[in-house]
Amino acid sequence: MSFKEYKNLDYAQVADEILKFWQEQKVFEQSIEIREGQPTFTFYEGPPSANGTPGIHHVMARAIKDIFCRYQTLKGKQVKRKGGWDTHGLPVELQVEKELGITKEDIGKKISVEEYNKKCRETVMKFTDQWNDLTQKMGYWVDLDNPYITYENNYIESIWHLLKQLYDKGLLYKGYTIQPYSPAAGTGLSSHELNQPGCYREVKDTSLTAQFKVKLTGKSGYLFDVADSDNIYILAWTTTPWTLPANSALTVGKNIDYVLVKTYNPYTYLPVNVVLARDLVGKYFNEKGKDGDFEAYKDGDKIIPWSIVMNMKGSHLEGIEYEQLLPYVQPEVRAFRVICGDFVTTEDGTGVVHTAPTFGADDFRVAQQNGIPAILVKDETGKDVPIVNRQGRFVAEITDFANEPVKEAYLSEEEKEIERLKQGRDKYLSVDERIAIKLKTENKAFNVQKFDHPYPHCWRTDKPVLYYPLDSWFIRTTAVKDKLIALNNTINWKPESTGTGRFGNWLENLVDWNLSRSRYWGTPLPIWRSEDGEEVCVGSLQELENGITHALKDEALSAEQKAANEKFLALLQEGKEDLHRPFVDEVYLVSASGKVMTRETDLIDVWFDSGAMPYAQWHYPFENKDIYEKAYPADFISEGVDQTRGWFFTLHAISAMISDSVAFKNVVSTGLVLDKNGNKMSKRLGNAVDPFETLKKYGADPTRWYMITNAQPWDNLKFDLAGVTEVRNKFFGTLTNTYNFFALYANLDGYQPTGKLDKSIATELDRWILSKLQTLIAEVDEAFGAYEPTKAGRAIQEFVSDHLSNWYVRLGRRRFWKGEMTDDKQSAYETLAYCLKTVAQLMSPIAPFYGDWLYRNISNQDEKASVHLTDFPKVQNEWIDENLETSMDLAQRICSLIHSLRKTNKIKVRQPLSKILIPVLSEKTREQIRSVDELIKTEVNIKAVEYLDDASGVLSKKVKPNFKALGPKFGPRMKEVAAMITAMSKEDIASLEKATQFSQAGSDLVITLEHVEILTEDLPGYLSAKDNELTVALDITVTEELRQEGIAREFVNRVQNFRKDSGFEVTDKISIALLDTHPEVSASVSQFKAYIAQEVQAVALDIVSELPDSVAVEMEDLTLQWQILVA
RNA sequence: GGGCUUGUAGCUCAGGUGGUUAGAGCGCUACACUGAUAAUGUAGAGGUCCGUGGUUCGAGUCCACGCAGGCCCA
Repeated sequence: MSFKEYKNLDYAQVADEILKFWQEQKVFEQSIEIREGQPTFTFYEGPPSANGTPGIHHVMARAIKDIFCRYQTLKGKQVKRKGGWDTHGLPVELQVEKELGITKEDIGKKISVEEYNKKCRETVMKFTDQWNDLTQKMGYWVDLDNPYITYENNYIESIWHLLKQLYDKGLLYKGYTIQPYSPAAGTGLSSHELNQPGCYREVKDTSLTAQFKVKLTGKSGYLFDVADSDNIYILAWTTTPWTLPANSALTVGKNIDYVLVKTYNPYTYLPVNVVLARDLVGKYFNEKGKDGDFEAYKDGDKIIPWSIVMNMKGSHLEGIEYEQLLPYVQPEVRAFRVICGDFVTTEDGTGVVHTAPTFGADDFRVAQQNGIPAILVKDETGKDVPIVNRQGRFVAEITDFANEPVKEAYLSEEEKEIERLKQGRDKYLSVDERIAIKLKTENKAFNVQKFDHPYPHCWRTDKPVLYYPLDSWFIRTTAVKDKLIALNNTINWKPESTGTGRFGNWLENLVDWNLSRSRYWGTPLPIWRSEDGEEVCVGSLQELENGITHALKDEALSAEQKAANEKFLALLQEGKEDLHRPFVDEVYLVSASGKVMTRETDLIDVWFDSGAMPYAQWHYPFENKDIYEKAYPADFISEGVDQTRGWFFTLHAISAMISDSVAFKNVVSTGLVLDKNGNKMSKRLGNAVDPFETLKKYGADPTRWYMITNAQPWDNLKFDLAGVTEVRNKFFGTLTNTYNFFALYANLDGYQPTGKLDKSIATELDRWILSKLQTLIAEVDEAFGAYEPTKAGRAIQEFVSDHLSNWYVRLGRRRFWKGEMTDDKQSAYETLAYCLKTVAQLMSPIAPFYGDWLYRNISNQDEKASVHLTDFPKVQNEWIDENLETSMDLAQRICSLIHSLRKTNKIKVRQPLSKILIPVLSEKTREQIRSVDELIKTEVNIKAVEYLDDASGVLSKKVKPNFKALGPKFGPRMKEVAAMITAMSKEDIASLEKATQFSQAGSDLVITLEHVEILTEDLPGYLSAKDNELTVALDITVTEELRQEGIAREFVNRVQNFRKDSGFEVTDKISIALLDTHPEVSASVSQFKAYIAQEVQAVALDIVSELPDSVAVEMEDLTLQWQILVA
């Protein structure tokens, strides 16, 4: 067998070929089969939604997942990876609505729920082909043949089972809260949804400080006394004036200091007395008007006089009643009074919170606690509803603004124009603006201004959300908070801070999980309820069937209901039922007391779908109990850090509540992939990198390698294609060259590596690189094991380019091309082949195609067909030789110094020099250098290395303080000690070396050898260079003999160039005829004839006096004439 | 506003437990080398280690307060 040689390797093509090989040989399947019976390593795939196209960041995210699964496979574990698809949820619905050109309102009218859901089912898998394609092309191994799909009945049934368990544990309940609600999308929004990036946006709203007129009662009498006036107002600030008609209370802080201020209203110029927090007086009143002349005030004066007439605590205001600000709707119970709440601050506003129980979560809570009613109206069915309907418009009772949207953003430009015409103004004025105008004229507004603040927007419709009262089902996660925290402490988070900080803090501030979604395409909540609150939670299809059968026997059902039940039952028994809406809504159950129960129409949060995957992916507990048990919990998961409160949380929460366990033991949260300038990639901005193009142009391996080695997975990655090119050229190019070099000579020699290393024939260089390789194996193993792929990749990269290619191969080149097969040559082949194969294994988790390609090129038929079926290399301690590594490090540094000296003296490396001198202060150092001095001599073209020690008498020494050692002993006297050491004379140093300690006469400071570093100074009379403790001196005398040899080397160089330029094969023998034109050259060529002939593979080398067909060639400043022919 | 995170050369990034002279690769400049050549070597230019205080004999590293970017949450 010969080794394939490659020119201009195309890494995308390598990937294509290897992919084909994997598919033909079913390598992925084999990699799992061969580990049958071995310990499992469980990985959970966070399901992507296939209704969008994959981006370059998915390559990153999936490379991380792939790396550790491949690594664990190499380590002997069985790693099954079931793929999955997230199929439910609002994004799918909105996409369908966009495609069909409908809104939520049209569902059930223009299109039936059945048709709509059918469309969702199709749409959600629209881009699966693209996803599958990307998966293959990037080399991500995951089982796509049997993925879990969240809309399938089996999946839903498992979810129902989980919900039933929660229900039975009392963790599932129906509540009523103020929630973010998107009138545009027609749905409540979960905290997950509201916290999508970009949802909070700076908007300019009309902010209004309203004057609430205080009624004279026993509680408020003191204010009227002090002010000696009837015009007492409480100031309250709001950024949502449209909620003022729903005001039913004012909330103050019990311990906050308030003041009563006498002044004039800036709009009506009427005298008023207003209450606000003392800390905020400065925001409303100009210092210049303080205690000003009230008598002199004229309407419209810029400086309005004011003065504080009284101080009081918030608790003194409690119970004070006021007149309703906008009396459109009267409450049934007494309202409009001051209450106390703990959420009030004096950060902005007036320190008094306008409280509208229907439109604020805090408002709702505090109003309930204080028995304050909400402002409600009756709808057509007689049910109490808020004064704003679900479309975000005022109800008819708000006469001035009936049917107008409370937010301007809900109107299209056309609608706005129509409204403008109705208003008869130049410009459309929003509800907020007109309320402000109305209040100003009615002496009910104290301050109106535009206010910039962040306000939440619906993440899909881009419209502002409202806080709105909605029925909801909740999971009582707060009840298991302690357990969630305790379990989290056992999880290995990468990076740690995400677990302790971001996730940990989230758990500390946990609220109940709002499970309800009022939509159509999702997992239906399996709860049936009668009008008087009897309910049942269905935990399986069997229970549903039993329920239906039971109901059919009962008289409570109408004929239609029975017919619907029978229809569903028939399908159920055939296994053809659909558990989605509208079908499941057509099931009617009967309660214990004989009442009809209908399904609660809510769907559940899609995050529950994905968090349920440890169970539902296996249709647990209805099937696959054994598989589930083996695959729970996960050893490893990885997703973007933005999933912290998404999938990471839902997995964790469900697992803790159901199984009292963590769902995952190790988790890598990955950062964002940004463009090369650090901006977010977006299709809209056109800075998104197309993953398919990138993989095609650069290949999967360089792309993956770049992503992994450029930044830690959890740091954001600035993705720059130039970086991929660099990785491709620098790392993959070098490695391929190294392989090609091996292949070239191994083929010439017909050498087949045995795969066995033999210490008895290994040279220093071989033992050195093998020692380095062992260190690398240990390092890479540890890094992968610790979920640190970046460290692993960087270590491999350094080994390949710095050690293997740039030192081992460069210094060892001649061993491969010189002469016959010898032990030395054999050792060189074995060593290089071994290194390449090991590198192929180590790199294969990150670069799976190339790793396999390299492995397959260098391994023989007896071995495993794919690198992914091999076992991870084991560290062979007997090959580790730290002493040798130190020696080689010295050799490398010495060579650098000599190169540097040659350079400054303009002496080419081709010119041999007689010797270098190296001062050594210890026998150990001398030995370390001596063991590699042959290499040094060859590398820098020097005849001899001489060592200078103390005995030579020419060394002059210098001493340097070692601060790290001095610190603990001398601390504050450091400067003194350092000065003393720097001032030490030659004799002092000798004395210190002899006695191992030293102190200056008259000083109490005693230092020892450990406290200093002793270095050698430059050698007098030589050219020398230094690198830390290392000094090298070069003898630059060029003797006549050295000069001759230099010429011979120059000559060899020109012949080699000529061979190459003429396109001769490496194996071609040549004959050379040189015209005798320059006596010096001729003499040199004659003298070194044997050497030259060997180097250039010449069978004849003659100096002739006549040469008719000669060619001219430049050598230094001479022109030679020669003829070179293939012999 | 809160939590987490990042800030080191033109760019991308390293810099255990504090040690006085802060590194690598790319890019740039110059010179060399050339049977591995989309390479390679040497030298050079390029740094207020985000800022300000503090702790310390000594701070890129520790502490406090800021500034700027990112993510998440209000």
